[in-house]
Amino acid sequence: MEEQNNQLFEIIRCLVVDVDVTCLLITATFLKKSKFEVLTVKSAKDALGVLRGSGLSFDLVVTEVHMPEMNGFQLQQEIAKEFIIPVAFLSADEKESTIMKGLESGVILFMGKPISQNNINYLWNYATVGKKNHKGKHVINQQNQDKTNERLIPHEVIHIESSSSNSERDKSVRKCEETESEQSSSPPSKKSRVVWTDPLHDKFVEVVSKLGMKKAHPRKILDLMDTPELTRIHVASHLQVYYS
DNA sequence: GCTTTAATAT
DNA sequence: CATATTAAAG
Repeated sequence: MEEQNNQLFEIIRCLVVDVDVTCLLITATFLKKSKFEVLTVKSAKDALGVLRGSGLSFDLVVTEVHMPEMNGFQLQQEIAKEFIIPVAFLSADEKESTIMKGLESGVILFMGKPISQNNINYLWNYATVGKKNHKGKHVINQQNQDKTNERLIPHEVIHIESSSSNSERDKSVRKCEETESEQSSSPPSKKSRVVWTDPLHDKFVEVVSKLGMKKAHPRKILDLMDTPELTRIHVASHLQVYYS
């Protein structure tokens, strides 16, 4: 008896996060057709709630980037801190800046809406691999649909052209990709500087204006922002640059 | 001391 | 240029 059936009994459970119910439905439907088990939530907060309290283990999170309260970036950050679950972005805007930010924060894939078969394949592969890494088996279910992924994410170095009159040497900017987990790979080397992304800056502005320019001091701003990655120094630095 | 902030450095 | 770091005040 040969086991022609290479279909594993793995259930790839996927959590889809989006404020737009229509998008949720479309995405969920698509994923379900591709044999994902899908659960949908309409906010990052709900997503975290499900991850933490549902008792279910998820193999993948697909989230929209732009969301009220907590956006995709923040959600990804939170997830990375507590779980080892790959996060993919699914967003209407495919601005390079957005994509870059996502990749830098460890997002596995950036997809444009609507979700497509290409993306599905990638997701499936990623989730499957991620799941099997606990076992020793090397069985990857490949539903090969070889389309050249034009939108595949480059692991390229971010190079910003600086047109200085000074002749600079080659700067080899190595970008270290780190999968945030409890792995004792390189915790001490967290030498990254804070990037004031648009969502982050928005929150900053929001808090500052809520406090009023009079009382908008770094300490209070920091507290109200409730963003663990930030320190008072960061806020202070940003504050004095943003408000002259 | 701890926080803010101007100035300076990367 | 955007952030970080320093150091002087408050």
